[in-house]
Amino acid sequence: MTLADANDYCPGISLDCVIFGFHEGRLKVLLNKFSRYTKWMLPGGFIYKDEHVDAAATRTLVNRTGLSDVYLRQFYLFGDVNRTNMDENEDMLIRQGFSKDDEGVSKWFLQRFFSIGYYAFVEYGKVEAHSAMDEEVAWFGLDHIPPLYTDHNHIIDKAIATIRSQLNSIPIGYELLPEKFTLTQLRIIYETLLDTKLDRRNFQRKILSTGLVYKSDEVYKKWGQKSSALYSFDKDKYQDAIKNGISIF
Amino acid sequence: MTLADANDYCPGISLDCVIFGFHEGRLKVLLNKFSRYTKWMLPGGFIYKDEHVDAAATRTLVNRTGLSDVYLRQFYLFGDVNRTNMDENEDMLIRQGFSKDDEGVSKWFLQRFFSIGYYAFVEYGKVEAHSAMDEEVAWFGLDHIPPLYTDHNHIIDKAIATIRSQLNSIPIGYELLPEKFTLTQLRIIYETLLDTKLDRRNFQRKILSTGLVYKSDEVYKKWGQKSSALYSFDKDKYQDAIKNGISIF
DNA sequence: ACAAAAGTGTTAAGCGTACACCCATGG
DNA sequence: CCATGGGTGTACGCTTAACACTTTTGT
Repeated sequence: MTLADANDYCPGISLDCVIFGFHEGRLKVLLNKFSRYTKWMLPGGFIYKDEHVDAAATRTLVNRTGLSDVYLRQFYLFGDVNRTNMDENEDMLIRQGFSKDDEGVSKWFLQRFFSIGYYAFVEYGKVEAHSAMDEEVAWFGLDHIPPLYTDHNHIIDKAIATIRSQLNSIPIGYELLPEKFTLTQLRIIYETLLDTKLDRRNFQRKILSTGLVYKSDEVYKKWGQKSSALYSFDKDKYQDAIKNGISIF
Repeated sequence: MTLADANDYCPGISLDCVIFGFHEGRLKVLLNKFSRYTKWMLPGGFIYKDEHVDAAATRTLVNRTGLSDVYLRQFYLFGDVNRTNMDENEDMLIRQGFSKDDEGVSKWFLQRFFSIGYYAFVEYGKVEAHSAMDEEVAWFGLDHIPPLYTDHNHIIDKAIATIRSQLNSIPIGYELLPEKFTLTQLRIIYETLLDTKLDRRNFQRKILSTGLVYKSDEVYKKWGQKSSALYSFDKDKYQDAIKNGISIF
Protein backbone atom coordinates (compact mmCIF):
# COMPACT_ATOMS: atom_id res chain seq x y z
CA MET A 1 0.00 0.00 0.00
CA THR A 2 0.96 3.58 -0.26
CA LEU A 3 0.28 5.70 2.72
CA ALA A 4 -1.68 8.07 0.61
CA ASP A 5 -4.40 5.44 0.71
CA ALA A 6 -4.65 5.49 4.46
CA ASN A 7 -7.71 7.68 4.40
CA ASP A 8 -9.54 5.19 2.24
CA TYR A 9 -9.15 2.37 4.72
CA CYS A 10 -11.09 1.51 7.84
CA PRO A 11 -8.85 2.56 10.71
CA GLY A 12 -7.66 0.06 13.26
CA ILE A 13 -8.61 -3.04 11.31
CA SER A 14 -6.44 -5.26 9.22
CA LEU A 15 -6.72 -8.76 7.93
CA ASP A 16 -4.24 -11.58 7.65
CA CYS A 17 -4.44 -14.59 5.37
CA VAL A 18 -3.09 -18.01 6.18
CA ILE A 19 -2.72 -19.43 2.68
CA PHE A 20 -2.25 -23.18 2.52
CA GLY A 21 -0.79 -25.06 -0.41
CA PHE A 22 0.36 -28.63 -0.94
CA HIS A 23 3.70 -29.34 -2.54
CA GLU A 24 6.25 -32.13 -2.49
CA GLY A 25 4.19 -34.13 -0.05
CA ARG A 26 3.96 -31.31 2.45
CA LEU A 27 1.41 -28.77 3.51
CA LYS A 28 2.88 -25.30 3.23
CA VAL A 29 1.99 -21.72 4.07
CA LEU A 30 2.68 -18.67 1.94
CA LEU A 31 4.57 -15.91 3.71
CA ASN A 32 6.12 -12.66 2.67
CA LYS A 33 8.80 -10.34 3.91
CA PHE A 34 9.72 -6.76 3.36
CA SER A 35 13.12 -6.81 1.77
CA ARG A 36 14.81 -4.78 4.44
CA TYR A 37 13.06 -6.26 7.44
CA THR A 38 14.14 -9.54 8.95
CA LYS A 39 10.88 -11.16 9.91
CA TRP A 40 8.46 -12.96 7.68
CA MET A 41 4.78 -12.20 7.95
CA LEU A 42 1.39 -13.37 6.77
CA PRO A 43 0.06 -11.73 3.63
CA GLY A 44 -2.36 -9.13 4.87
CA GLY A 45 -4.11 -5.96 4.03
CA PHE A 46 -6.62 -3.35 4.96
CA ILE A 47 -10.28 -2.86 4.24
CA TYR A 48 -11.62 -0.06 2.11
CA LYS A 49 -14.30 1.98 3.77
CA ASP A 50 -16.92 0.78 1.32
CA GLU A 51 -15.69 -2.78 1.01
CA HIS A 52 -17.03 -6.00 2.45
CA VAL A 53 -14.47 -7.70 4.67
CA ASP A 54 -14.63 -10.87 2.62
CA ALA A 55 -14.00 -8.82 -0.51
CA ALA A 56 -10.93 -7.29 1.08
CA ALA A 57 -9.63 -10.76 1.91
CA THR A 58 -10.25 -11.91 -1.63
CA ARG A 59 -8.48 -8.86 -2.98
CA THR A 60 -5.47 -9.57 -0.79
CA LEU A 61 -5.39 -13.14 -2.01
CA VAL A 62 -5.63 -12.20 -5.65
CA ASN A 63 -2.79 -9.72 -5.21
CA ARG A 64 -0.48 -12.27 -3.69
CA THR A 65 -1.32 -15.40 -5.62
CA GLY A 66 -2.93 -14.29 -8.85
CA LEU A 67 -5.79 -16.63 -8.01
CA SER A 68 -9.39 -15.68 -7.65
CA ASP A 69 -12.23 -18.00 -6.81
CA VAL A 70 -10.45 -19.89 -4.07
CA TYR A 71 -11.65 -21.30 -0.80
CA LEU A 72 -11.36 -18.50 1.73
CA ARG A 73 -12.87 -18.45 5.20
CA GLN A 74 -12.82 -16.00 8.06
CA PHE A 75 -11.93 -17.83 11.23
CA TYR A 76 -11.19 -15.41 14.07
CA LEU A 77 -10.77 -11.83 15.10
CA PHE A 78 -7.58 -11.18 16.99
CA GLY A 79 -8.35 -8.42 19.42
CA ASP A 80 -5.68 -8.46 22.07
CA VAL A 81 -4.61 -4.92 22.97
CA ASN A 82 -0.98 -5.90 22.95
CA ARG A 83 -0.96 -8.26 20.03
CA THR A 84 1.50 -6.05 18.22
CA ASN A 85 4.65 -4.90 19.89
CA MET A 86 4.90 -1.27 18.88
CA ASP A 87 8.67 -1.18 19.28
CA GLU A 88 8.96 -4.05 16.84
CA ASN A 89 6.56 -2.27 14.55
CA GLU A 90 8.53 0.94 14.65
CA ASP A 91 11.70 -0.96 13.96
CA MET A 92 10.11 -2.44 10.86
CA LEU A 93 9.00 0.94 9.59
CA ILE A 94 12.39 2.50 10.04
CA ARG A 95 14.12 -0.39 8.28
CA GLN A 96 11.72 0.01 5.42
CA GLY A 97 12.83 3.58 5.07
CA PHE A 98 9.94 5.37 6.70
CA SER A 99 10.58 8.10 9.16
CA LYS A 100 8.86 7.79 12.48
CA ASP A 101 8.52 11.54 12.44
CA ASP A 102 6.22 11.22 9.47
CA GLU A 103 2.91 11.79 11.16
CA GLY A 104 0.89 9.92 8.60
CA VAL A 105 3.00 6.82 8.93
CA SER A 106 3.09 6.87 12.70
CA LYS A 107 -0.59 7.51 13.09
CA TRP A 108 -1.52 4.72 10.79
CA PHE A 109 1.00 2.04 11.65
CA LEU A 110 1.51 2.66 15.30
CA GLN A 111 -2.13 2.54 16.27
CA ARG A 112 -3.78 -0.48 17.81
CA PHE A 113 -4.96 -2.93 15.17
CA PHE A 114 -7.61 -5.60 15.25
CA SER A 115 -6.83 -8.30 12.78
CA ILE A 116 -9.31 -10.55 11.08
CA GLY A 117 -7.89 -13.98 10.38
CA TYR A 118 -8.70 -15.73 7.12
CA TYR A 119 -7.46 -19.06 5.89
CA ALA A 120 -7.31 -20.09 2.26
CA PHE A 121 -6.69 -23.28 0.34
CA VAL A 122 -5.00 -22.85 -3.01
CA GLU A 123 -3.57 -25.13 -5.63
CA TYR A 124 0.17 -24.76 -5.30
CA GLY A 125 0.90 -25.23 -8.95
CA LYS A 126 -1.38 -22.44 -10.02
CA VAL A 127 0.04 -19.81 -7.74
CA GLU A 128 2.22 -17.15 -9.23
CA ALA A 129 3.75 -15.76 -6.12
CA HIS A 130 3.80 -12.08 -6.82
CA SER A 131 6.74 -10.37 -5.26
CA ALA A 132 5.99 -6.72 -5.11
CA MET A 133 9.00 -4.48 -5.54
CA ASP A 134 10.05 -4.40 -1.98
CA GLU A 135 8.79 -7.79 -0.98
CA GLU A 136 9.85 -11.42 -1.03
CA VAL A 137 7.32 -14.23 -1.10
CA ALA A 138 7.96 -17.85 -0.20
CA TRP A 139 6.33 -21.07 0.89
CA PHE A 140 7.17 -22.60 4.26
CA GLY A 141 6.40 -26.13 5.39
CA LEU A 142 4.33 -26.20 8.54
CA ASP A 143 7.26 -27.73 10.39
CA HIS A 144 9.62 -24.98 9.35
CA ILE A 145 7.88 -21.75 10.10
CA PRO A 146 10.29 -19.21 11.58
CA PRO A 147 9.37 -16.71 14.28
CA LEU A 148 7.10 -14.29 12.49
CA TYR A 149 6.19 -10.65 12.79
CA THR A 150 3.95 -9.85 15.79
CA ASP A 151 1.40 -12.59 16.62
CA HIS A 152 1.40 -14.24 13.21
CA ASN A 153 2.65 -17.58 14.52
CA HIS A 154 -0.33 -17.59 16.84
CA ILE A 155 -2.66 -16.79 13.96
CA ILE A 156 -1.35 -19.77 12.00
CA ASP A 157 -1.82 -22.03 15.01
CA LYS A 158 -5.36 -20.83 15.45
CA ALA A 159 -6.10 -21.37 11.77
CA ILE A 160 -4.87 -24.94 11.95
CA ALA A 161 -6.84 -25.58 15.12
CA THR A 162 -9.97 -24.23 13.46
CA ILE A 163 -9.50 -26.34 10.36
CA ARG A 164 -8.81 -29.39 12.47
CA SER A 165 -12.01 -28.94 14.40
CA GLN A 166 -13.95 -28.79 11.14
CA LEU A 167 -12.24 -31.74 9.54
CA ASN A 168 -14.92 -34.12 10.76
CA SER A 169 -17.70 -32.30 9.05
CA ILE A 170 -16.18 -30.46 6.10
CA PRO A 171 -14.33 -32.16 3.27
CA ILE A 172 -10.91 -30.90 2.36
CA GLY A 173 -8.50 -31.36 -0.48
CA TYR A 174 -10.39 -30.15 -3.50
CA GLU A 175 -8.79 -26.74 -3.48
CA LEU A 176 -5.37 -27.95 -2.39
CA LEU A 177 -4.77 -30.74 -4.86
CA PRO A 178 -4.53 -30.75 -8.64
CA GLU A 179 -7.44 -32.16 -10.54
CA LYS A 180 -5.98 -35.64 -10.42
CA PHE A 181 -4.28 -36.79 -7.28
CA THR A 182 -3.45 -39.91 -5.34
CA LEU A 183 -5.18 -40.91 -2.16
CA THR A 184 -1.84 -40.85 -0.43
CA GLN A 185 -1.56 -37.15 -1.12
CA LEU A 186 -4.98 -36.59 0.33
CA ARG A 187 -4.14 -38.71 3.34
CA ILE A 188 -1.00 -36.69 4.03
CA ILE A 189 -3.10 -33.54 4.20
CA TYR A 190 -5.32 -35.12 6.80
CA GLU A 191 -2.38 -36.53 8.70
CA THR A 192 -0.66 -33.17 8.77
CA LEU A 193 -3.68 -31.29 10.01
CA LEU A 194 -4.65 -33.93 12.56
CA ASP A 195 -1.03 -34.49 13.52
CA THR A 196 -1.58 -38.26 13.42
CA LYS A 197 -0.78 -41.24 11.29
CA LEU A 198 -3.80 -42.74 9.58
CA ASP A 199 -4.10 -46.30 8.43
CA ARG A 200 -3.64 -46.25 4.69
CA ARG A 201 -6.25 -48.92 3.92
CA ASN A 202 -8.91 -47.70 6.29
CA PHE A 203 -8.44 -44.18 5.04
CA GLN A 204 -8.99 -45.22 1.45
CA ARG A 205 -12.10 -47.15 2.28
CA LYS A 206 -13.55 -44.26 4.25
CA ILE A 207 -12.85 -41.68 1.59
CA LEU A 208 -14.18 -43.86 -1.19
CA SER A 209 -17.29 -44.65 0.79
CA THR A 210 -18.18 -40.98 0.92
CA GLY A 211 -18.52 -40.95 -2.85
CA LEU A 212 -16.66 -37.66 -3.00
CA VAL A 213 -13.90 -39.02 -5.20
CA TYR A 214 -13.82 -41.30 -8.19
CA LYS A 215 -10.99 -43.18 -9.80
CA SER A 216 -9.72 -41.71 -13.04
CA ASP A 217 -8.29 -43.87 -15.77
CA GLU A 218 -4.84 -42.43 -15.33
CA VAL A 219 -2.15 -43.55 -12.99
CA TYR A 220 0.61 -41.76 -11.20
CA LYS A 221 4.05 -43.12 -11.96
CA LYS A 222 7.07 -41.95 -10.09
CA TRP A 223 9.76 -43.02 -7.72
CA GLY A 224 10.80 -46.59 -7.83
CA GLN A 225 7.46 -48.01 -6.85
CA LYS A 226 4.26 -49.40 -8.08
CA SER A 227 2.20 -46.86 -9.93
CA SER A 228 -0.83 -45.63 -8.06
CA ALA A 229 -4.31 -44.73 -9.17
CA LEU A 230 -5.23 -41.11 -9.68
CA TYR A 231 -8.53 -39.89 -8.34
CA SER A 232 -10.65 -36.80 -8.86
CA PHE A 233 -13.25 -35.10 -6.75
CA ASP A 234 -16.86 -35.20 -7.79
CA LYS A 235 -17.38 -31.47 -7.79
CA ASP A 236 -21.12 -31.56 -7.21
CA LYS A 237 -20.96 -33.95 -4.30
CA TYR A 238 -18.06 -32.02 -2.87
CA GLN A 239 -19.93 -28.72 -2.92
CA ASP A 240 -22.88 -30.47 -1.40
CA ALA A 241 -20.71 -31.84 1.39
CA ILE A 242 -19.35 -28.39 2.12
CA LYS A 243 -22.84 -27.01 2.32
CA ASN A 244 -24.56 -29.70 4.30
CA GLY A 245 -21.67 -31.23 6.14
CA ILE A 246 -20.45 -34.77 6.01
CA SER A 247 -19.07 -37.11 8.58
CA ILE A 248 -15.61 -38.35 7.71
CA PHE A 249 -13.69 -38.80 10.95
CA MET B 1 -23.22 4.58 27.02
CA THR B 2 -23.06 8.29 26.95
CA LEU B 3 -21.80 9.90 23.84
CA ALA B 4 -19.20 11.70 25.81
CA ASP B 5 -17.41 8.37 25.93
CA ALA B 6 -17.17 8.08 22.17
CA ASN B 7 -13.57 9.21 22.14
CA ASP B 8 -12.61 6.42 24.49
CA TYR B 9 -13.89 3.70 22.19
CA CYS B 10 -12.36 2.09 19.16
CA PRO B 11 -14.18 3.60 16.19
CA GLY B 12 -16.14 1.46 13.79
CA ILE B 13 -16.20 -1.64 15.94
CA SER B 14 -18.94 -2.92 18.18
CA LEU B 15 -19.76 -6.25 19.69
CA ASP B 16 -23.01 -8.09 20.13
CA CYS B 17 -23.75 -10.86 22.58
CA VAL B 18 -26.14 -13.72 21.99
CA ILE B 19 -26.90 -14.72 25.57
CA PHE B 20 -28.54 -18.11 25.97
CA GLY B 21 -30.50 -19.22 29.00
CA PHE B 22 -32.70 -22.22 29.75
CA HIS B 23 -36.08 -21.71 31.37
CA GLU B 24 -39.39 -23.54 31.48
CA GLY B 25 -38.10 -26.23 29.18
CA ARG B 26 -37.01 -23.80 26.50
CA LEU B 27 -33.81 -22.28 25.30
CA LYS B 28 -34.09 -18.51 25.35
CA VAL B 29 -32.10 -15.48 24.29
CA LEU B 30 -31.76 -12.24 26.22
CA LEU B 31 -32.69 -9.14 24.26
CA ASN B 32 -33.12 -5.50 25.07
CA LYS B 33 -34.93 -2.55 23.65
CA PHE B 34 -34.66 1.18 23.94
CA SER B 35 -37.89 2.28 25.50
CA ARG B 36 -38.89 4.59 22.68
CA TYR B 37 -37.72 2.45 19.80
CA THR B 38 -39.82 -0.40 18.52
CA LYS B 39 -37.24 -3.04 17.68
CA TRP B 40 -35.49 -5.38 20.05
CA MET B 41 -31.76 -5.85 19.77
CA LEU B 42 -28.90 -7.94 21.06
CA PRO B 43 -27.08 -6.62 24.09
CA GLY B 44 -23.98 -5.02 22.71
CA GLY B 45 -21.30 -2.52 23.37
CA PHE B 46 -18.11 -0.92 22.29
CA ILE B 47 -14.47 -1.57 23.01
CA TYR B 48 -12.29 0.80 24.96
CA LYS B 49 -9.12 1.77 23.22
CA ASP B 50 -7.01 -0.03 25.76
CA GLU B 51 -9.30 -2.99 26.30
CA HIS B 52 -9.06 -6.56 25.07
CA VAL B 53 -12.05 -7.49 22.93
CA ASP B 54 -12.88 -10.41 25.20
CA ALA B 55 -12.80 -8.07 28.17
CA ALA B 56 -15.24 -5.75 26.46
CA ALA B 57 -17.58 -8.66 25.84
CA THR B 58 -17.31 -9.74 29.46
CA ARG B 59 -18.01 -6.19 30.58
CA THR B 60 -21.12 -6.06 28.42
CA LEU B 61 -22.31 -9.33 29.86
CA VAL B 62 -21.73 -8.29 33.44
CA ASN B 63 -23.65 -5.08 32.82
CA ARG B 64 -26.67 -6.84 31.47
CA THR B 65 -26.84 -9.96 33.58
CA GLY B 66 -24.93 -9.22 36.74
CA LEU B 67 -22.97 -12.39 36.08
CA SER B 68 -19.26 -12.67 35.69
CA ASP B 69 -17.30 -15.81 35.02
CA VAL B 70 -19.64 -17.20 32.41
CA TYR B 71 -18.99 -19.13 29.24
CA LEU B 72 -18.39 -16.54 26.53
CA ARG B 73 -16.98 -17.19 23.08
CA GLN B 74 -16.29 -15.03 20.08
CA PHE B 75 -17.76 -16.70 17.02
CA TYR B 76 -17.72 -14.35 14.02
CA LEU B 77 -16.99 -10.90 12.76
CA PHE B 78 -19.83 -9.38 10.80
CA GLY B 79 -18.24 -7.17 8.20
CA ASP B 80 -20.82 -6.52 5.53
CA VAL B 81 -20.71 -2.91 4.41
CA ASN B 82 -24.48 -2.66 4.43
CA ARG B 83 -25.22 -4.73 7.51
CA THR B 84 -26.81 -1.71 9.14
CA ASN B 85 -29.45 0.25 7.35
CA MET B 86 -28.55 3.83 8.12
CA ASP B 87 -32.09 5.08 7.68
CA GLU B 88 -33.27 2.63 10.29
CA ASN B 89 -30.39 3.68 12.47
CA GLU B 90 -31.24 7.34 12.14
CA ASP B 91 -34.86 6.59 12.94
CA MET B 92 -33.79 4.89 16.12
CA LEU B 93 -31.63 7.81 17.17
CA ILE B 94 -34.36 10.33 16.60
CA ARG B 95 -36.89 8.29 18.52
CA GLN B 96 -34.47 8.07 21.39
CA GLY B 97 -34.40 11.84 21.47
CA PHE B 98 -31.09 12.48 19.76
CA SER B 99 -30.85 15.10 17.10
CA LYS B 100 -29.38 14.05 13.82
CA ASP B 101 -27.83 17.48 13.65
CA ASP B 102 -25.73 16.64 16.66
CA GLU B 103 -22.43 16.02 14.98
CA GLY B 104 -21.06 13.78 17.67
CA VAL B 105 -24.08 11.51 17.54
CA SER B 106 -24.17 11.33 13.79
CA LYS B 107 -20.48 10.74 13.37
CA TRP B 108 -20.47 7.96 15.87
CA PHE B 109 -23.71 6.16 15.17
CA LEU B 110 -24.04 6.68 11.48
CA GLN B 111 -20.62 5.36 10.56
CA ARG B 112 -20.04 1.88 9.25
CA PHE B 113 -19.65 -0.65 12.06
CA PHE B 114 -18.00 -4.01 12.18
CA SER B 115 -19.57 -6.16 14.80
CA ILE B 116 -17.91 -8.96 16.68
CA GLY B 117 -20.35 -11.70 17.60
CA TYR B 118 -20.11 -13.43 20.97
CA TYR B 119 -22.32 -16.09 22.39
CA ALA B 120 -22.74 -16.78 26.07
CA PHE B 121 -24.33 -19.48 28.18
CA VAL B 122 -25.75 -18.33 31.48
CA GLU B 123 -27.80 -19.87 34.24
CA TYR B 124 -31.22 -18.35 33.84
CA GLY B 125 -32.03 -18.34 37.53
CA LYS B 126 -28.95 -16.35 38.43
CA VAL B 127 -29.50 -13.56 35.96
CA GLU B 128 -30.70 -10.26 37.27
CA ALA B 129 -31.73 -8.64 34.05
CA HIS B 130 -30.61 -5.08 34.53
CA SER B 131 -32.87 -2.65 32.82
CA ALA B 132 -31.02 0.56 32.43
CA MET B 133 -33.14 3.68 32.67
CA ASP B 134 -34.13 3.84 29.11
CA GLU B 135 -34.04 0.16 28.35
CA GLU B 136 -36.18 -2.91 28.64
CA VAL B 137 -34.69 -6.36 28.92
CA ALA B 138 -36.47 -9.64 28.25
CA TRP B 139 -35.98 -13.28 27.38
CA PHE B 140 -37.30 -14.66 24.11
CA GLY B 141 -37.73 -18.30 23.22
CA LEU B 142 -35.82 -19.23 20.09
CA ASP B 143 -39.12 -19.88 18.33
CA HIS B 144 -40.46 -16.46 19.17
CA ILE B 145 -37.80 -13.99 18.23
CA PRO B 146 -39.27 -10.93 16.56
CA PRO B 147 -37.62 -9.04 13.70
CA LEU B 148 -34.69 -7.35 15.37
CA TYR B 149 -32.66 -4.23 14.83
CA THR B 150 -30.32 -4.37 11.82
CA ASP B 151 -28.80 -7.83 11.18
CA HIS B 152 -29.28 -9.16 14.69
CA ASN B 153 -31.53 -12.01 13.58
CA HIS B 154 -28.75 -13.12 11.31
CA ILE B 155 -26.26 -12.91 14.15
CA ILE B 156 -28.42 -15.19 16.28
CA ASP B 157 -28.74 -17.67 13.43
CA LYS B 158 -25.01 -17.69 12.94
CA ALA B 159 -24.44 -18.20 16.66
CA ILE B 160 -26.75 -21.20 16.69
CA ALA B 161 -25.13 -22.62 13.57
CA THR B 162 -21.71 -22.25 15.17
CA ILE B 163 -22.78 -23.90 18.40
CA ARG B 164 -24.45 -26.68 16.47
CA SER B 165 -21.29 -27.41 14.54
CA GLN B 166 -19.36 -27.68 17.79
CA LEU B 167 -21.90 -29.82 19.56
CA ASN B 168 -20.16 -33.00 18.51
CA SER B 169 -16.93 -32.07 20.13
CA ILE B 170 -17.71 -29.66 22.94
CA PRO B 171 -19.98 -30.51 25.86
CA ILE B 172 -22.80 -28.15 26.66
CA GLY B 173 -25.19 -27.63 29.51
CA TYR B 174 -22.97 -26.92 32.47
CA GLU B 175 -23.40 -23.18 32.22
CA LEU B 176 -27.03 -23.30 31.19
CA LEU B 177 -28.45 -25.60 33.82
CA PRO B 178 -28.64 -25.32 37.58
CA GLU B 179 -26.29 -27.47 39.59
CA LYS B 180 -28.80 -30.29 39.67
CA PHE B 181 -30.83 -31.02 36.60
CA THR B 182 -32.66 -33.82 34.84
CA LEU B 183 -31.37 -35.50 31.73
CA THR B 184 -34.56 -34.48 29.99
CA GLN B 185 -33.62 -30.85 30.46
CA LEU B 186 -30.21 -31.51 29.00
CA ARG B 187 -31.74 -33.41 26.13
CA ILE B 188 -34.07 -30.54 25.30
CA ILE B 189 -31.08 -28.26 24.94
CA TYR B 190 -29.51 -30.62 22.44
CA GLU B 191 -32.80 -31.10 20.63
CA THR B 192 -33.34 -27.38 20.33
CA LEU B 193 -29.89 -26.65 19.00
CA LEU B 194 -29.86 -29.61 16.64
CA ASP B 195 -33.48 -29.02 15.69
CA THR B 196 -34.18 -32.75 16.03
CA LYS B 197 -35.87 -35.18 18.34
CA LEU B 198 -33.45 -37.45 20.14
CA ASP B 199 -34.30 -40.86 21.52
CA ARG B 200 -34.67 -40.44 25.25
CA ARG B 201 -33.05 -43.75 26.18
CA ASN B 202 -30.17 -43.59 23.76
CA PHE B 203 -29.46 -40.02 24.78
CA GLN B 204 -29.20 -41.00 28.42
CA ARG B 205 -26.89 -43.86 27.70
CA LYS B 206 -24.63 -41.72 25.59
CA ILE B 207 -24.41 -38.89 28.07
CA LEU B 208 -23.81 -41.22 30.98
CA SER B 209 -21.15 -43.10 29.06
CA THR B 210 -19.12 -39.91 28.73
CA GLY B 211 -18.72 -39.78 32.48
CA LEU B 212 -19.44 -36.06 32.44
CA VAL B 213 -22.46 -36.33 34.70
CA TYR B 214 -23.22 -38.28 37.83
CA LYS B 215 -26.49 -39.04 39.53
CA SER B 216 -27.16 -37.06 42.67
CA ASP B 217 -29.17 -38.49 45.54
CA GLU B 218 -31.99 -36.05 44.98
CA VAL B 219 -34.93 -36.38 42.69
CA TYR B 220 -37.01 -33.90 40.79
CA LYS B 221 -40.69 -34.03 41.61
CA LYS B 222 -43.20 -32.10 39.63
CA TRP B 223 -46.11 -32.38 37.32
CA GLY B 224 -48.21 -35.45 37.59
CA GLN B 225 -45.50 -37.89 36.74
CA LYS B 226 -42.91 -40.15 38.13
CA SER B 227 -40.14 -38.27 39.82
CA SER B 228 -36.92 -38.19 37.88
CA ALA B 229 -33.33 -38.40 38.95
CA LEU B 230 -31.28 -35.26 39.26
CA TYR B 231 -27.78 -35.24 37.88
CA SER B 232 -24.77 -32.97 38.23
CA PHE B 233 -21.80 -32.33 36.01
CA ASP B 234 -18.40 -33.52 37.05
CA LYS B 235 -16.71 -30.16 36.84
CA ASP B 236 -13.20 -31.47 36.29
CA LYS B 237 -14.17 -33.85 33.53
CA TYR B 238 -16.32 -31.18 31.96
CA GLN B 239 -13.49 -28.66 31.82
CA ASP B 240 -11.28 -31.35 30.44
CA ALA B 241 -13.81 -32.13 27.73
CA ILE B 242 -14.00 -28.46 26.77
CA LYS B 243 -10.25 -28.30 26.52
CA ASN B 244 -9.53 -31.52 24.72
CA GLY B 245 -12.80 -32.15 22.98
CA ILE B 246 -15.08 -35.10 23.32
CA SER B 247 -17.17 -37.03 20.90
CA ILE B 248 -20.84 -37.03 21.81
CA PHE B 249 -22.86 -37.03 18.63
C1' DA C 1 17.40 -59.54 -3.81
C1' DC C 2 15.61 -55.73 -1.46
C1' DA C 3 13.21 -51.52 -0.16
C1' DA C 4 9.37 -48.68 -0.75
C1' DA C 5 4.87 -47.88 -1.75
C1' DA C 6 0.35 -49.50 -3.67
C1' DG C 7 -3.71 -52.85 -4.19
C1' DT C 8 -6.87 -55.90 -1.89
C1' DG C 9 -9.68 -58.46 2.00
C1' DT C 10 -10.91 -60.31 6.61
C1' DT C 11 -12.27 -60.29 11.26
C1' DA C 12 -13.74 -58.99 15.85
C1' DA C 13 -15.30 -55.53 18.73
C1' DG C 14 -17.80 -51.58 19.62
C1' DC C 15 -21.32 -48.29 18.73
C1' DG C 16 -25.68 -46.52 17.09
C1' DT C 17 -30.47 -47.36 16.33
C1' DA C 18 -34.73 -49.08 16.99
C1' DC C 19 -37.73 -50.81 19.94
C1' DA C 20 -40.70 -52.95 24.50
C1' DC C 21 -41.95 -53.16 28.96
C1' DC C 22 -42.78 -51.57 33.50
C1' DC C 23 -43.27 -47.87 37.08
C1' DA C 24 -45.06 -43.61 39.35
C1' DT C 25 -48.27 -39.83 39.58
C1' DG C 26 -52.28 -36.78 38.98
C1' DG C 27 -56.56 -35.93 36.84
C1' DC D 1 -58.08 -46.05 34.34
C1' DC D 2 -55.68 -43.32 31.38
C1' DA D 3 -52.18 -40.02 29.82
C1' DT D 4 -47.71 -38.55 30.59
C1' DG D 5 -43.07 -38.99 31.41
C1' DG D 6 -39.20 -41.71 33.68
C1' DG D 7 -36.24 -46.03 34.39
C1' DT D 8 -34.14 -50.06 32.39
C1' DG D 9 -32.60 -53.64 28.81
C1' DT D 10 -32.06 -56.10 24.45
C1' DA D 11 -30.98 -57.26 19.74
C1' DC D 12 -29.60 -56.30 15.15
C1' DG D 13 -26.66 -54.18 11.90
C1' DC D 14 -23.29 -51.21 10.51
C1' DT D 15 -18.87 -48.93 11.15
C1' DT D 16 -14.29 -48.91 12.80
C1' DA D 17 -9.86 -50.55 13.90
C1' DA D 18 -6.36 -53.79 13.62
C1' DC D 19 -4.01 -56.49 10.74
C1' DA D 20 -1.34 -59.79 6.31
C1' DC D 21 -0.24 -60.84 1.99
C1' DT D 22 0.79 -59.75 -2.74
C1' DT D 23 2.31 -56.65 -6.64
C1' DT D 24 5.21 -53.32 -9.00
C1' DT D 25 9.49 -51.07 -9.92
C1' DG D 26 14.12 -48.88 -9.40
C1' DT D 27 18.63 -49.61 -7.35
